[in-house]
Amino acid sequence: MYRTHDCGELRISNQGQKARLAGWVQRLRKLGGMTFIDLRDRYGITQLTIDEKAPKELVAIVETLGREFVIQAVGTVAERSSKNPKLPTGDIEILLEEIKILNASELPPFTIEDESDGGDELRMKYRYLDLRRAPLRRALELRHRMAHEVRKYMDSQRFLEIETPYLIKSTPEGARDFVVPSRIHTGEFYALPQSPQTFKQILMIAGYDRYFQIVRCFRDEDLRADRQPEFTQIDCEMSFVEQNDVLQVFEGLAKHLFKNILNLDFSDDFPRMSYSEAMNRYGCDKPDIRFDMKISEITNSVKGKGLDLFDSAEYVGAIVAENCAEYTRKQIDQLTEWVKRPQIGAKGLIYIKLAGNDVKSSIDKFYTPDELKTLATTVGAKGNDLILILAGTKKTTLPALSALRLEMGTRLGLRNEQLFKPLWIVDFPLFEYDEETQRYYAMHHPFTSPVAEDLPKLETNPAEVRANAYDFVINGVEIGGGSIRIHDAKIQRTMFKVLGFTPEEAEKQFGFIINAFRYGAPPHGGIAFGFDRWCAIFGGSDSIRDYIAFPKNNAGKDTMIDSPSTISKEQLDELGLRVSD
RNA sequence: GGUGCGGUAGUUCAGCUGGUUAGAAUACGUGCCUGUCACGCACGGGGUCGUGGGUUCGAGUCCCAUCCGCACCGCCA
Repeated sequence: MYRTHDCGELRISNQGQKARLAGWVQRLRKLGGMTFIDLRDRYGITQLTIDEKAPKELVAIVETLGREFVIQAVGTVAERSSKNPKLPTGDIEILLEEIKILNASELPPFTIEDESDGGDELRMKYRYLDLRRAPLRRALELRHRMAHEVRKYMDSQRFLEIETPYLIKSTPEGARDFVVPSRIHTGEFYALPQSPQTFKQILMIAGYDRYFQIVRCFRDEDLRADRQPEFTQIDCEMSFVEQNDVLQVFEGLAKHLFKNILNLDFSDDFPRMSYSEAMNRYGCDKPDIRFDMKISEITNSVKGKGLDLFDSAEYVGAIVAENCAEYTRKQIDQLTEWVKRPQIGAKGLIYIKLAGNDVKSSIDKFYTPDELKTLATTVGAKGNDLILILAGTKKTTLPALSALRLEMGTRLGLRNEQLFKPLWIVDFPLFEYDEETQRYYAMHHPFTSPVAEDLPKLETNPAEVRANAYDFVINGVEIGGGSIRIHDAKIQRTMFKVLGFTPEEAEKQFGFIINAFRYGAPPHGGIAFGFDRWCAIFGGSDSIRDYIAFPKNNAGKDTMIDSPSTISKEQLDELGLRVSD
């Protein structure tokens, strides 16, 4: 037997017991005649103690120890004469009687501490060492508990977890596919699923009326801090439901997780906001509603005073930063530079400071103090506020205002990590028009059903058709999204037509599901959640990488195993592939 | 595909307007130390300044190219 206890469990109540522990040497503290060893495993740290009265052989072995050696230790649990309140095991120590080096270790390239001295690059290359650190361990523990609670809740709601294949068929819509060459069928390819979308709908047709799966999905697009090429979804589908049924069930899931992971109670229903309200008042489809600072459109109130910036603008919008009237010229200049960065792309920033009766502005040559005060009041400013105004096209200015709003929220400390504000976004448009290719694209996916009352406009005015689609947002992060699907073959055909597919193309790409729809498809709908993101936001992090055991770096590489990599000529030949230069 | 920032000791970083022998902290090694827990003290080893080219009497520092990393834009139904 390697161990009788783990490194996190011994307490003062175990005093006098003999214990056998195994783990890694976290740290050695040699004080002349006395040596302390911090022994670490997944469960904690226990101090081993040896003094000069110990047998020579024992002292000799301790002399050879180094950081991250794997050892086994036997000794008696004793009360410490100086306790460490920072450790759960801090009241006791093990008086070493036997020690055995199970494996030596080379000196690690960075320190295995909560605050490691290693940079990102190095920690990725030596991921197995990074994963020994408590913050990473806690992240993976959180992920495990999340997955466990998801399965508990879904099971309680009579959902079946059913696996769907990873080697499937490439489809043209949406993200780029990862592709896998077929050896048996030279020149043909599987694609890895971007989501199990079509399979879960086919499961509905097969009568499995409540399906879910915690499933890996793949998208061959560029990475971000919150985007990996392979990521995990909680994928769900239900039959005989309308939008409200789906929202109810999965609001239940969210509340279950809030309660059982974070011990937070949400008695009220989550708010629901229409897509158009989100866009008009927050400038984006995933607003952070932990703070107010809504956007006000002031296009019509500012025109006609000779300020060309406003007169020529399609859209003028403002936000109010409360109690910021004392912002200095320097701070405002800094904000101006911030909005002018290419990522935001605003041409400039107009401000109005309202401090009591005093009003100051970068546009006071064009507007009287009274006009400015009226304007300030219209957008909701009170006594001591700073109004920030951007102007331009609606398409660029709203997102810029959204970014500015979030930046101000961050600067003013209004985005508390401990506070969680869940939100449903509903009534998305069904289509998005792409200027470049001059055609409509499904905003969600081509199986999303239109809102019934908008059906007549499907062919005549696609841009105005709303979808039976919904997103789930927490603190400005898109956590999930879904829709009620089309189960009527006629509407599905019209949908493909509007999307520019000929019946032949639709048949080739989606024939299998169109066929399935002919054999009694029930009304159905579902949702999918980004599991990695949900874990990250519950863990209080912006980056999902710490919540994935083996993530890829910014360029989609795994530097630990050095992938992607070339393959041998034999492998290429077998697959009938040739790499061009 | 694009923009910005970065690459100097094992590690994290400093290094001014180009100028003698490139520093700090930490890690590591040695010695001293019996209650430490970020132990302490002293001493020590440790560098192709990412790579290639250029400018210059002289380049870690300036210029060009290139590779790598991070963040973002595009992209992500």
